Amino acid sequence: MDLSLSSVHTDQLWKGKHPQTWTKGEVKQWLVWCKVEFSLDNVEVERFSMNGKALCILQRDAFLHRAPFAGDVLYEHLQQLLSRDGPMDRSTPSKVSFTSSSAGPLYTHLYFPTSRVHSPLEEKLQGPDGRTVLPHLNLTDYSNSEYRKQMELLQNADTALNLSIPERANSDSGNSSPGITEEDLPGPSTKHGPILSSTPQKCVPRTRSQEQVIAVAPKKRRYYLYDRKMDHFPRECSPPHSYSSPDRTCDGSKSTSALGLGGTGHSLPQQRHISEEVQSHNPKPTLPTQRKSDSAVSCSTEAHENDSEVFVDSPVQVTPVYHARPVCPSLGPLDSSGYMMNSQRTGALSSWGHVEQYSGSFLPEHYPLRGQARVRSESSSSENSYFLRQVNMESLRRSPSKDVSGPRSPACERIGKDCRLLWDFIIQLLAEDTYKPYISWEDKEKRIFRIHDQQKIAQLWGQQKNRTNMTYEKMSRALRYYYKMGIIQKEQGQKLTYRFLQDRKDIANAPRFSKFGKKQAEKRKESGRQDQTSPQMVTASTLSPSLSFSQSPTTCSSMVNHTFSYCLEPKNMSSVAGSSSSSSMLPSTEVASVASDSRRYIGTHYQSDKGCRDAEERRLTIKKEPTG
DNA sequence: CACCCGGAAGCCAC
DNA sequence: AGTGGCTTCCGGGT
Repeated sequence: MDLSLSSVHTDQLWKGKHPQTWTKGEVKQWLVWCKVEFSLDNVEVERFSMNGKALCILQRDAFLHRAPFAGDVLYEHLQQLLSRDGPMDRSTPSKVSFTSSSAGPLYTHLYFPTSRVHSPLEEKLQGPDGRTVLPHLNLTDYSNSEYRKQMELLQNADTALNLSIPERANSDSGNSSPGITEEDLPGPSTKHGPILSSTPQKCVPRTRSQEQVIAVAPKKRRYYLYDRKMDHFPRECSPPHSYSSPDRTCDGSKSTSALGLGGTGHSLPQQRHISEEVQSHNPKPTLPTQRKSDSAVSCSTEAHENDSEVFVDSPVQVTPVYHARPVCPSLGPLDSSGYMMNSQRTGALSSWGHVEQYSGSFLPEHYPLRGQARVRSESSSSENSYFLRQVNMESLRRSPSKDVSGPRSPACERIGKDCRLLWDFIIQLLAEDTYKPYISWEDKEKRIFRIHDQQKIAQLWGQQKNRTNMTYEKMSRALRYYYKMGIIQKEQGQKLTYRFLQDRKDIANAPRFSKFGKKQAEKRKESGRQDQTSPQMVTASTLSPSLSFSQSPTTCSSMVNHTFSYCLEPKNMSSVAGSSSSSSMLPSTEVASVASDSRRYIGTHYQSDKGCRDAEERRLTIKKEPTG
């Protein structure tokens, strides 16, 4: 019996034909067959809605894109079929969409610096000179008319923008990609790839023969950068269901659909740039709901539709590629290794992109690019809360058990770990020799530390919190809030010098920071209200810098001899109350005297303090108690 | 000019 | 919805 004949049922017509001649339906049949044959679960057949010719053009990446967990198998099988059937008119592969000289193929490229390319797949993509040449994402079955239509739109857009249409790349097969090299990336690009700079990059589309690039500066705390290579408009690019679209940001909060690039259909200005520089030159009207002063580049929906700070130079389509970068690493020369190591493994896989069109021909779609790496926030987890980690799905697929986020430098690991609070962050920086050039102990005994490079520290903090526009000024504001909380105080007269008023344990045990402390505080609140009879109110910030009430009695022998002990009893904070450690044990006279030294605090601390809604609660009360 | 201060309002995660 | 911990400005001081 002729198996080949018997197998050619209506649902297996593809078997007798060269893949390039498959119809759309036969492609579908092949996919279904593969699903069954290879037990592939995650193949969405509709995502391969194309004919055989288009299918054969797809590269492995495109397969992986469409079927993240099965793309390899499909691709390999197709290659087998192709090699079995031999080449079929390979010389004219552009029948589908590449023949029009007036409308050359458009490719989407992911750019990643060579140093970041490490996956086996990507290594294959390195050119002989070491430059990374990543293939186009996919090419779908454009009908010529539609393709021309899109090209016209593109050309119009480019004309309007004075941008050149990407020239047809290479006509030999139509699917070879123009090499994108590191130099093509705008903005500061290091050997580790484009890095976030504290100053958003100016993002002006460049005129290039083969691609244009738009870098999008940080928008709020979501996306740092994306590049655009307006080479290609893959039409079929909806995301695999297993991945969320960039519509949701790394931490799950919503962003403007595709970073404000579309979705609403509102027309965009011809050119929008997102750099602060541009912003400053073209100040936008402040919306009533808009924080008047947020210069941060914002991309969340709630951050004002009209204020979408994703800037698109084309009213037609864009194909941005997001480069989410890890937060903690790339702290500078000292710890850039963390980023590098991280990126090395995520490399090209750690991006996504999407296709948008404002004029309505295309529905806004998002598709994670090859690897579908997405930025995810681990904020829900206690660890690495503020680290964005990129998931290398390629690696996941190959070795699911591996931590594909890649190793981080020890410093980053430690500092990133459960380090969401500024004081903790600072303590951890201080604990790292790595950061000594930036911040170090001035007097460790007294817990006096000095910031040597405030910009760097602010940058680190910004990275930690994923706030791209962090400055020392802002960070210091946060530090100043600690004054009231009795965590930190300024060393008077010494620039950039602060002092921790409590040790880490005490701070951490503070009711506001620990569950235990909170419970304790609640207990006290319930049981001890009546004890608060006219306590001598002294704010922590009235304490002189010269006073050391930072140590708990258990560790501070110098305090033992005091005639009186004082129980810091904040309603809301701290160590003292929580642990009954009475961190501050100061005679009231001393308190009073030093209070008078605190020029500003006395004058300001008791004023209305409307800004801090709980300032009153944060006041530290020192209650005089006789020692027994 | 650099650093510092605290008010005010808002954001965001929990 | 409330809260904590900022972040982002700001006007002002040293």
